[in-house]
Amino acid sequence: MPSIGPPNGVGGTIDRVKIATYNINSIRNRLPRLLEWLEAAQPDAVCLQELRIYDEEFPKDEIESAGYGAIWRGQKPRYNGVAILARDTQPVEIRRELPGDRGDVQARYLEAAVNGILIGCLYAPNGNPQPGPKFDYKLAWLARLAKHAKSLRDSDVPVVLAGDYNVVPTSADIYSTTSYDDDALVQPESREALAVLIEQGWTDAIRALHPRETIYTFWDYMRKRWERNAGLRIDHLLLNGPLRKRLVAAEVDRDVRGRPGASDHAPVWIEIED
DNA sequence: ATGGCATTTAAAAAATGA
Repeated sequence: MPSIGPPNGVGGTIDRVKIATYNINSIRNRLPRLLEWLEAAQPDAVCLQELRIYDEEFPKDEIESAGYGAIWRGQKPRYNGVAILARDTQPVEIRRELPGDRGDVQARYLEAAVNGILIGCLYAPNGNPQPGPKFDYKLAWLARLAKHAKSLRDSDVPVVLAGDYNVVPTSADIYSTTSYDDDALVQPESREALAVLIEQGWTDAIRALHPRETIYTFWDYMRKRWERNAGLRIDHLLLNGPLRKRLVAAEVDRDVRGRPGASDHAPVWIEIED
């Protein structure tokens, strides 16, 4: 089994692989920040969401110069958009859309193999306002994801489904507030849709290694929610059994959210060992 | 119930996001 990333030095060091997910909220505005973070964090694979570009606008050359191969899917107009980056290699694309709705033109799913790991990169619909057609679309999309996930779970290959699920799993995953009571992100139907997925046999990587810690991945730009640490945990990495066995770390790069001109999300990552 | 903020679209105010 080949390892990805740089050599590990001498003397029986175990290969570690780092996989991250990051809702970047416009790759055009955020490219310098992204490149800084790639350089500092050195992830082996990255799932990006909310590129907010046309297909032909992806900054392929800059990403390549940073040492990453990439596949991506943009959209016209510039909403949504997802990409998978892989250090020192080219992701092998498996699919560009979530099965189950041929009429769905939104760029919200990409799937690729990177050095023996199957990576699903997803950007679930926000679903606001609820109730309404956008919330219906969100629930239908998550149901399609669950159906597809079931087929992936049953493979012997290590699989990670990483991205912005736009679901706060429990009340422990949001600051103390009533502001989000009517929000699609915390509704019982949204939480149930995520729970269905987990119950299939997927592991929420952050919660597996930090069962009781307060951990957020998103802080709204408004009302000084970053400064107040009024956050939500909505970006998740779900692991199937073969990958769960190899999980050794799961963290949020919180500092990235505090930088000037940052996305409202922070990167989330896992490390796995052979 | 509204607005607070960032971004895109499009040329002022509206849509989208979470």
